[in-house]
Amino acid sequence: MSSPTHTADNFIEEIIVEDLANGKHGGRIHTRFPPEPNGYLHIGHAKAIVINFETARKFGGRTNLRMDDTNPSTEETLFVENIQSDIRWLGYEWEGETRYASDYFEELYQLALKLIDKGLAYVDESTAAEIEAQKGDIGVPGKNSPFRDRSAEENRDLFTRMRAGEFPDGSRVLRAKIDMAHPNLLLRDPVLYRIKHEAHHRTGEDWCIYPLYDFAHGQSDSIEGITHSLCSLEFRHHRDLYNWLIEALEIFPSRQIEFARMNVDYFITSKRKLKMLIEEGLVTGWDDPRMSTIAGLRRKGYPAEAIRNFCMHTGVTRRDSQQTLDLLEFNVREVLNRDADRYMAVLDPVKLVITNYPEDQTEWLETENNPEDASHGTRQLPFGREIYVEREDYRKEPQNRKYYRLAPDKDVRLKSAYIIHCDGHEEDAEGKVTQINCTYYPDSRSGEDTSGVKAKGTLHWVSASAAVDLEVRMYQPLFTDPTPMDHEDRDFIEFLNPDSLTMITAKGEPALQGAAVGESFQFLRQGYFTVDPDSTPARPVFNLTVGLKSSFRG
RNA sequence: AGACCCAUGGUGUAAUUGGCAACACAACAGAUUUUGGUUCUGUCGUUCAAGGUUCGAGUCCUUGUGGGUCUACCA
Repeated sequence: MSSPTHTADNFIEEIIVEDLANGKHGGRIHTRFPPEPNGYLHIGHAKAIVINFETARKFGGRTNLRMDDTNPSTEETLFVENIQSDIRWLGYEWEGETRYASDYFEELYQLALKLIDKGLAYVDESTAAEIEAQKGDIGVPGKNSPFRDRSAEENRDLFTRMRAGEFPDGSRVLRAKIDMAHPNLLLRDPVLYRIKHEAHHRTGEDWCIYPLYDFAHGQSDSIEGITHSLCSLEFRHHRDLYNWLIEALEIFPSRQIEFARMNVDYFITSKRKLKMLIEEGLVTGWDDPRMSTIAGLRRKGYPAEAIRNFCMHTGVTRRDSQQTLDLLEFNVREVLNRDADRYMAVLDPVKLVITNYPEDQTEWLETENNPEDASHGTRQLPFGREIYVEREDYRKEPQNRKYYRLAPDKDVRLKSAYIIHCDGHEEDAEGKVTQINCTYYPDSRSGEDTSGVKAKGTLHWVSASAAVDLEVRMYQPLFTDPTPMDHEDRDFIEFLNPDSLTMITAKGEPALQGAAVGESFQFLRQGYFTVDPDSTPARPVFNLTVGLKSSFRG
């Protein structure tokens, strides 16, 4: 193993490169991803996951997965399982077993005792309201609690009895003894432990006191020997407390580094708001393809690789960022263009009859599965006298000379089949086209075209007799505003997009019927689609992942 | 009100740590194309402002301006 000199791609890596150069922690790099198991992971978590795992990987380090489960009221094992599978789906495997902050409850308790013995923590009998009042205000110093100067012995006794369950919820807390006039409000004697007579999803009834974030997170980092504890910017103020506790407790000095969390246009990532969307029935669940959750994006057909690339391409900074959907979709198309096989499906079908083609004849035509990759091979397509084409591909009268789709007297190529000449259409009383009539050039067959006819346009089509019905769910962003949360005067719910989901029945080529759940395809000239879990062989269901780019005007 | 953080093209990130501002996305134009997709080529910028240090500042200093975070027994 050589020790390559890595170049730093962002400010976190700069710190690491410097630490490595200084031989800090013997060159060991250890990060962690610490979700609270009270909801599903979303695109913002994906960013944090990618940063933690990729940073460690780059420097030959490791990454732990730790459930930050210090609040028994909100956490569930169900979420733990989903978090694990989402991370694995994204393509990452953590070091060893999944860790839990709750595994350290006894150790944390001992650390609290140590703090008490050092005279740096005290049991406070003030009410929550009183503690809030003592806190002071921004720019206004707080006041000491009347219980602040108890002896270490008394505090130890009280804290031990808190643990033993002698006191009711809310009657007492353990507080760090720091400085009630500190400019950082978090250091004004923060609460470290609270009493909660509640069962925990892992420790059951073992505990009735639970540590708060500030007395669990950093300590868990130290216990696990985390060298670089990467978190989002809103924890900046907690770093002062994080470091104060490291010094007071004399524990392994993990270093907290904050980066800006990522926002993406048209997505919201507030767990509470996401939960509300589900409870109100505005989406179908955590994995609704319109959700910002990993589960939702997966169901929508976003490849893990695309999400990873997106997270890496957007960089790591200390500056609030609002990413465009364009960039996310670019990354999705980039992967799918390379990997997805091309199939034909007509989303808004209209019948087209090739009047000079023999009735009852079916011809099998060869077509390539993926023009980007010949190794994907070819398949056979049934072709016949009656086919479906896209209603949008026909114009009664073309509006400009750059139009090269179907219109009376126009020639177009049917993908992998023949060139046809359009003779006209039939319509109903309202003027709606009910059938398009064409003739074909028998010597223009794809691959052996000797017709000499030039057709500028190429259309996708499906044999009418062989077509299968597909339920296709067309998605648009859930909101009509890119930042629905950023309106002080309006609730984000007002920006819900009424057209975020449209169900249509499309006509697909028969091979689509056997597609497996999760498999992605390009529906030629339309976009990328993936098979939804609701799909059955009798009723295939596809989700629109993302449309193809198009420079077509008109 | 105090403390802390941030400021580069329409968007997001770079700039060998003071040395002629780069990459990607988007947009626009053109070439190729049996997907109006893909691919390829081209076009679009003096770094929030004002001072200062310096031969030289996006980078350092000062003062502003604008934005963000913080007063849960949540994480």
